Amino acid sequence: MSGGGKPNSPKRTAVATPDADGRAMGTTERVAEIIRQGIRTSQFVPGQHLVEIDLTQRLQISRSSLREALRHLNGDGIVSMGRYRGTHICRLDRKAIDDLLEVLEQLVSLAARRATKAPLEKRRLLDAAVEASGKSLNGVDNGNPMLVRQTFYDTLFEISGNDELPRVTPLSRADLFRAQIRPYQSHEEQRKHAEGYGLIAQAVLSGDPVKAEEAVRTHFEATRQMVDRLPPQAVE
Amino acid sequence: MSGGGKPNSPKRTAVATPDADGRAMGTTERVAEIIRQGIRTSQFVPGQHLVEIDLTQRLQISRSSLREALRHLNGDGIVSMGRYRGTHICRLDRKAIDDLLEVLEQLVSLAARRATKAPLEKRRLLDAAVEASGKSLNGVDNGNPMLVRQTFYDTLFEISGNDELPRVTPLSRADLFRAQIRPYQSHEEQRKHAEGYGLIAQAVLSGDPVKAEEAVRTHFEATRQMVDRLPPQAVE
DNA sequence: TTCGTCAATATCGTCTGACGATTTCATCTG
DNA sequence: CAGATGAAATCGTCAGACGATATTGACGAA
Repeated sequence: MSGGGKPNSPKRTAVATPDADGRAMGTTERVAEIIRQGIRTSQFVPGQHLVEIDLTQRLQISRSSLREALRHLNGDGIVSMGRYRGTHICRLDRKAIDDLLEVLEQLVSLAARRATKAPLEKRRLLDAAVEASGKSLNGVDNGNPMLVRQTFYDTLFEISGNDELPRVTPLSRADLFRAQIRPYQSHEEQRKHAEGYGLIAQAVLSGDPVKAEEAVRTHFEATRQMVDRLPPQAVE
Repeated sequence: MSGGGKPNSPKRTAVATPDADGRAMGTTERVAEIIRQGIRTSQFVPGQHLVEIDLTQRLQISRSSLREALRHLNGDGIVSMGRYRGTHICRLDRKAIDDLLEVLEQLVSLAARRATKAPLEKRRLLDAAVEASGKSLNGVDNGNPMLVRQTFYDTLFEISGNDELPRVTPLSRADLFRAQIRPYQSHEEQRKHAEGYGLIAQAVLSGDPVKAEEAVRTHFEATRQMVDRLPPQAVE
């Protein structure tokens, strides 16, 4: 009764593939994560045009699923979808960066303040995570600054105990910002920035909310000054 | 029937329809906005199951477009899409509400602080908007509390001058929260709550950032106490 | 009667193919 | 060389299909 044509391709549809963490992921989530990761690893760069057909072939998915993923990223402000003009990885201008940092600072402050109230063993976890990542940065092994960031924020939000924070905080947009200014940053600057995470972690570990918030403010103030020293073409 | 036959339906695809504000809107945005509005007007209630076929027929759109819209709302935390279990309007439990209010308070504080630095005529705009909406609430005409909220926050973010704030602030989730507790709130409580917006607006108008932030904190503290007095079934 | 098992149904996730609309770009002409 | 023009590329939307899964209701056993 259904069409006489026989599909010769295996057509393995709707199969839940477990991800690295073992959790089942739909195609949409998986693709969105691939693109986010691609931004962190510079496989995609801000301003780049994402052609749908290309991606469907590269990722072996249908256009429907791809577009759902793109729509998701669009909601997060990672890509812009202009009518008939296609999907582009967002590029942030100076004002967008300033606004982003201000909001980030406010949310991370809250996270740090809350984190000081977490059980001691959890706070130690944060310090340990940063310490480990920071060590690998100085060593010869592949210490990825983007990975340090990710680990730090994931852990911080985790121990803050507020489930709304990770949903709301525009970390992916911050990844965009990082990717955009990366070519203009020296290793020394990156190292110094990573130290900031350590200082915040220690302040959180101390259990003093005022100190923790101060550490965050200092960190973002330094980031702002770094942005001010960036060449104009780095911020459009 | 279908072979060789001409489709007698107009098939008006990919036609940009201007919305109420005159801006061109894609189908996805339009549908997402319809659903958001439907939550504000109780046409959709928290916990409700959204059946895709139903919505495609009701809204006269294809399943692809609908799913893109749902994916967008999913990213905003408005609906949950469980594998094969379907799409549901989110229901917030007590902890989710606490977390949401804490994040909201932090972001609205920032907005209010910034707004005090806006030009006087803009600040007057905020006060006027709240005043007008508030009056209509006491009068006999249809003053919708949800509309007051929306106007207040839209204006506040607008004059705050930070473009990241409206993107990040989970106002739609707050709408969810409002819709969920609405059956358990008296008119008196709603009126008192709306007064809070007026106090914030006045504090912003005064130009004192400390006063503005205090007004916000007070408002949210009152909201939290209101939540505490809610019957358990209101917060799952 | 109540509870657990099993088949039927409803709904979902994904894929394929199609077509008009719009932008982009190379080509042509003055 | 600037502007007109036409073809190609890409997008937004739709329609239909099919396997996979959850839910429901019937049915028999305790």
